[in-house]
Amino acid sequence: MDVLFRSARPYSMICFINSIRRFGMHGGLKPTLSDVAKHARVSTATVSRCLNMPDQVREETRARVEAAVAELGYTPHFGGRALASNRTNTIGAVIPTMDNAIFARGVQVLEEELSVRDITLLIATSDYDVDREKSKIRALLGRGVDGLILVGESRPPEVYDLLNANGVPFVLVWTYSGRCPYPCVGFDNRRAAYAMARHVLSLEHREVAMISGLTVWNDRASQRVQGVRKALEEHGLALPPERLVQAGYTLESAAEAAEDLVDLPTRPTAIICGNDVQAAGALKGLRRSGLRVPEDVSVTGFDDIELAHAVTPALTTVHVPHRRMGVAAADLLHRMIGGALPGEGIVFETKIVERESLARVSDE
Amino acid sequence: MDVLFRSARPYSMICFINSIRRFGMHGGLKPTLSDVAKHARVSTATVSRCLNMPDQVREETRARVEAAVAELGYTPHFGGRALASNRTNTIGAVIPTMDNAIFARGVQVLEEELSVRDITLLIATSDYDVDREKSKIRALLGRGVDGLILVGESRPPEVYDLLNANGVPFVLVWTYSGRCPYPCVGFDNRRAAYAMARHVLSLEHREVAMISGLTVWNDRASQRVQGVRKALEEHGLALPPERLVQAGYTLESAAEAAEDLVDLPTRPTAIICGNDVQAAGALKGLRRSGLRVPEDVSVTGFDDIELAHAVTPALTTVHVPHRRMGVAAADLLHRMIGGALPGEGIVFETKIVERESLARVSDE
DNA sequence: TTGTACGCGTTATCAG
DNA sequence: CTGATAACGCGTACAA
Repeated sequence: MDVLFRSARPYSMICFINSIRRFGMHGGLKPTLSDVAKHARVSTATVSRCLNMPDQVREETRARVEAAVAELGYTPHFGGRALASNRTNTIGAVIPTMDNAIFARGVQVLEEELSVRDITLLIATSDYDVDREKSKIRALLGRGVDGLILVGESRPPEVYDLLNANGVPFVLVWTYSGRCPYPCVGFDNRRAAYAMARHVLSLEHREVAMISGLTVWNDRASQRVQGVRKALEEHGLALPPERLVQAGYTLESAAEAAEDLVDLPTRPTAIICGNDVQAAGALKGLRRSGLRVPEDVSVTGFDDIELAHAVTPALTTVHVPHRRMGVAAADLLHRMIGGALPGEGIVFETKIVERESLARVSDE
Repeated sequence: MDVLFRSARPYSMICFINSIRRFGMHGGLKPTLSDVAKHARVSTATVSRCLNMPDQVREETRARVEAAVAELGYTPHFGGRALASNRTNTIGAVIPTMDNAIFARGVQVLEEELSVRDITLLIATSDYDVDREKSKIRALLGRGVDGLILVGESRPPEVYDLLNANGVPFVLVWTYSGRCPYPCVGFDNRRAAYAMARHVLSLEHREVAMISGLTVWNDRASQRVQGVRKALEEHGLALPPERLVQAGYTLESAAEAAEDLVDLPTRPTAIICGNDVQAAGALKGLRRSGLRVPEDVSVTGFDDIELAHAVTPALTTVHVPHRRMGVAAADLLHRMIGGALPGEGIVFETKIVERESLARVSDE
């Protein structure tokens, strides 16, 4: 254990040491570009070029500079760089939440993908709230991000005005409706939900209900509802208000929603949920109601996060290409920052993954 | 739907508009401090003071400046500010992963707490790997963060040297062993695990096994093992190698670990897990083995994330004060950045929350 | 209380 | 291929 802290010193001593360093040594605390330049006996311009366009510098000179950089332990000063180049090598992402895993995977991929390109990801959360999202976007813009990743396409026009006025490139993820004038990297939520609903119907379910996320300013949630509704209507069925309940993205609120649903005069045989968290919550609620899944009621999820196979029964759900969306979004945005036009965006296919929570309706 | 995109324009047109803006209008794209100064007929110094030390400016002057700021839509340039003040109002956090919810809640709180103080949180992930952690710390330092939040205390000395050489304040969270020379905000992992093990023993379990996280450079994991071992030894029991399996932080690897454990010649009656994700995985593995929880085997978790009550049976686990750790860490670090000495750090208590996965050993 | 003037560390534009 | 030098936007002594 002791070895871990071989370099340990009380904090006050560290401060002291640092202040020594600041004034003693070879002249100052953090080496700057011109320190490196002196050390390598070249101009600051050359050092800068070594860092940013290495191939425009003669091999030998570059070697000398690199040696100096290494010896001095030089790191470029972020502020200076941002000021002079008017770029931060930072892109921002505003996601609804980190509390569940829905966006976590995608963000992780995004971060990896961007860090390869030597750019940093700044993550902010909106808690599924438009106003908070706007203020986070403002904050990110204020920090001079070079680009932005946002979730979904439906937000007040003034937010898009803010974005456009600033002239930062941005891409919208987790959505691709075909109607959006901005570059999207995602999938068609409506179509995916439609497919799931048809699958449910193909298993003879006729009494189907839905637990949806809040649909205000949330195109993913509302399009999923639309998809389900369309499938039902094609079968001559409806999704009446009492069969569609909006719930928060927590286990408990979905659990309560499920309890309400099965208390209805004619109990649904299947509950389609807007996402896996809600489906897991529904499972919980149904258990509390003494109902078995899928024997008494079937449940489906959406997103295919790890939770989907952690619960019992494991969720039949819609698989979403988290990883591929992440890399595609990173790639597109990076190109846009480089000046490329966004083009058409990218659509991915989703697919239904069958596990245990959905079964053919029992014919008792 | 159409209303959403009232401000929609094709991307190429946006670029065009922006370039108009750049050259037309009142002289330039983004207003600067001196634009504001001109507009308010004061000096740049006064504008700067209005922003940073408002009470040193006469009421009336300030009003004029604020009006100008509003009218021009001025936002301070991040780079310029960082360069001149040598502060970024940014703190960095390196956490093991965002893939599960273990750290998500704490980070979210941290972010909220810091954004109140008008400082931005920069999140990076290490994937439970020391080298990656070091490189992330480097990257964060390179971006001039004013402070750092790190998880756990056990890391190679050179990392602490790097930190100290840079002179950035940092605080360690999720840990508080009492032995660490750096400021910690957390709880005693060893003690918490010890308490859980004693609880298990009090329910007559004598054949207990453990699924632990990887303990290399992970003080949380290794201290939890120590705690369990200590409790067992006090009862004259041991935790032999075959009863202690290290698994990754995924459902599947913990599931396999559990399957192995119950295949042992004498089957454990209780499996203590290093965290909730692993406990959920264990549940899965036991189900595959055809064993009932808790009737055949009891399982306990650690951390009390939402997953703990999403699974069936709900996990008996150790509750950790995610939120309070987040605010305390934010507060302490903020004070340290302001120049305060770190003091003693902060310890929180944990407590066992009893749910369904742990039962008295059945006396068949 | 306010203004002047300089410096922060880098990049970029020119000549050479 | 390299070097001088002028921005870049802001904070802050210092002077008024």
